[in-house]
Amino acid sequence: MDITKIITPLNAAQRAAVTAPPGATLVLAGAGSGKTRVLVHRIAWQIQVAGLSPHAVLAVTFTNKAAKEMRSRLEDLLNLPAHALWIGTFHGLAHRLLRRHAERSGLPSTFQVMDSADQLRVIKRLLNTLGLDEAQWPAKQLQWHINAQKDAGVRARQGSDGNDPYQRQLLAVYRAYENICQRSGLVDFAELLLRAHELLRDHQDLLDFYQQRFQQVHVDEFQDTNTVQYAWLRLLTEGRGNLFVVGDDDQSIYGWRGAKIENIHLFRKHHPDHQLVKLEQNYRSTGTILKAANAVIGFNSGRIGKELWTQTGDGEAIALYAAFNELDEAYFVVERIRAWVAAGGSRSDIAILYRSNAQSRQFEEKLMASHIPYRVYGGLRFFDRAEIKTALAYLRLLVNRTDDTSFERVVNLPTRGIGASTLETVRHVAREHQLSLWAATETVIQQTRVSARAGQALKRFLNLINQLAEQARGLELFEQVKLVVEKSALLAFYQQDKADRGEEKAENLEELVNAAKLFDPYQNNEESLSELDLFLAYAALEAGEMQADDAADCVQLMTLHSAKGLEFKQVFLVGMEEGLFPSQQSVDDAGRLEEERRLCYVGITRAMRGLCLSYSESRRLYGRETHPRPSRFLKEIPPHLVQEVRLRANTRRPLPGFGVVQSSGQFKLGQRVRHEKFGKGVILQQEGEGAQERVQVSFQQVGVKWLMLAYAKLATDG
DNA sequence: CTCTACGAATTTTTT
DNA sequence: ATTCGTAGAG
Repeated sequence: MDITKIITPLNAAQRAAVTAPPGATLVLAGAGSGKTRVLVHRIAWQIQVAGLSPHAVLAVTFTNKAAKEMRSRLEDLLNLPAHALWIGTFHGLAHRLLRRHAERSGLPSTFQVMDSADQLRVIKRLLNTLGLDEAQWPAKQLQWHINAQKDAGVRARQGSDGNDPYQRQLLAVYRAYENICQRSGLVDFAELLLRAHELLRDHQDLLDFYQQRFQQVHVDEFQDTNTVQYAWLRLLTEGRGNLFVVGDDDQSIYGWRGAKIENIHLFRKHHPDHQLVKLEQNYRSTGTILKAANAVIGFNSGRIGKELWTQTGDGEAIALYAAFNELDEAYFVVERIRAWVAAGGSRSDIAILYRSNAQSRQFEEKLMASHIPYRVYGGLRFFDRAEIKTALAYLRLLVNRTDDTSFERVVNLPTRGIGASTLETVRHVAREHQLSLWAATETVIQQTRVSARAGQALKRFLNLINQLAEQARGLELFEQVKLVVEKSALLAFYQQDKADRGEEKAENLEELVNAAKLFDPYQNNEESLSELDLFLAYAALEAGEMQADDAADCVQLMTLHSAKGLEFKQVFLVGMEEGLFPSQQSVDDAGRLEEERRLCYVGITRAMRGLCLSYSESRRLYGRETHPRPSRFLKEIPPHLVQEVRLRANTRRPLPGFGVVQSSGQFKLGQRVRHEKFGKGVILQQEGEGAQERVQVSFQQVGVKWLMLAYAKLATDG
């Protein structure tokens, strides 16, 4: 019983959390306050001091990365392998439950997990089948709607049409989508969660079993849970409140995808006796950075309330740079990076954070030109690449012939003379007789409903899949993958394809074989499943884990969202402009604006020592020149914490008439104005000179208008 | 079936 | 600007 090892490294608040009594506990963990440490030490405490069996521990995270880190830190601390513990993501654990109890959850044992791209394809195909116009019923929107319903725990049969034709149609699509998935044995991400919830809800014996088994349930990033996830947690801990949750209401940035910050408040309501522990001592950032973060987040309402502090000193001031345009901004950032590296700093300590991915390019170009290695996060993941998905579709078809999505994907790739009209016949037969595309193809061949030539092609395809399945039997996983990649002629197809980076794609296919070789099914211990099943689930659920070449010393580029949970010595928070950050779509809605502000808080608190903010007075966006105002968040930082940076006057002056519009002096961009007829407004754009000078004004009452300055009686306001 | 052309959209992202 | 998807021609 090595209690000291568990307790000694903790501060008082952390210790209170780790040693809290077994009931419901809410740990409000500020950024950089040792959240993961508390979680890990809590579990270790339960096992080594409270005598809990490792078997009885459940720990749930959102990302595979977090799950992995928790497991490995736990192994370090306990000094033993942590197989026995159920540590995983919501989706991973749900998947595990559904596999174990496939029949009882109403799924075929061969069911496959779809990622969101697969899901979108299913919906698009469905729209075709239903004869709905894609322009009027955008597949993306329907996908969003269906997922939102599922995240909220609503099934199609529970939905109400409200006697509204639009709602009725949505409902019909949702219902049809459920049918298709059920028939094809396909499960999307939201479905994993919803079904896992229903499984426990509807089977008392299973619920009893798992309630009995999981004596302590731990949840990371609780503020990000959605309705179904919380409902599932409540089921598991019903009546006992053996739920230890860690979260931060100020870092809730996923409301737009169903996360319910309210779950924190519900938790407190549902568990009146809960322990509340606030972790406010920060071990990451300087005092200055924390003061800025506290000030900004203080503008939000309805917070539980928390103030970060540190024992470390104030450190250097926050730098602020006003760029002329986005190129100048990138130039400035790269100069600072160069100086940092020249002073002996390492590149991997630097992050450039932005609101949207589109902003990365300018920085990439300047970094490239300066020969500074960098890495952009959030690009296309390995398992998301088209050629990889195609190869996986072949594999899924081997496992499950009713997988229509995979069927559609590979039936004519590489091209084997199965054209659109042939496929239409197959789809028609499938619809008519409620068959899978595979079964429908067999029927079509039998009844010779297509030309002899097409029939032959179809027959060849069915034979190919059957033969592959036959030959794959008994082979090692990587040999199976290799077999499929080669015999499907996919590899040769891409090797021949000179035009579309075919060579690269062929290499990726070989890389897939390699990934299969390295795949360790033991890590995903689920005895009853074949290695191939596990590999396919891994590809769908853990696609992110492939890109782990962080060995090189690179500057890190990523969105604010992907920066959550990370820290860097030097952070550049760029594009601090109204309309960009906060994003245009959020400014009209108080709730969404607060989420943007939390995002800003997340960004600021990523910085350990240095924080540099920048905005641009002019920016090319969607091919148009815009003149945004500085972000409101900049004004929310106390000025005495900020040091505005000015480059030497002669270095980066823009040429007259180039980039920056000359101002008449009286009206600047962003200037608040008043018009006697239109009321109050803000200047958005300006062009022309002298008598021709006109300005674009956004009026509160009447919207955006162009006005000739010579005629319009505009007065400055405020 | 493949290639070109035109039009529309365009935060954030994990699973 | 750029990307992406569809429609129409070759």
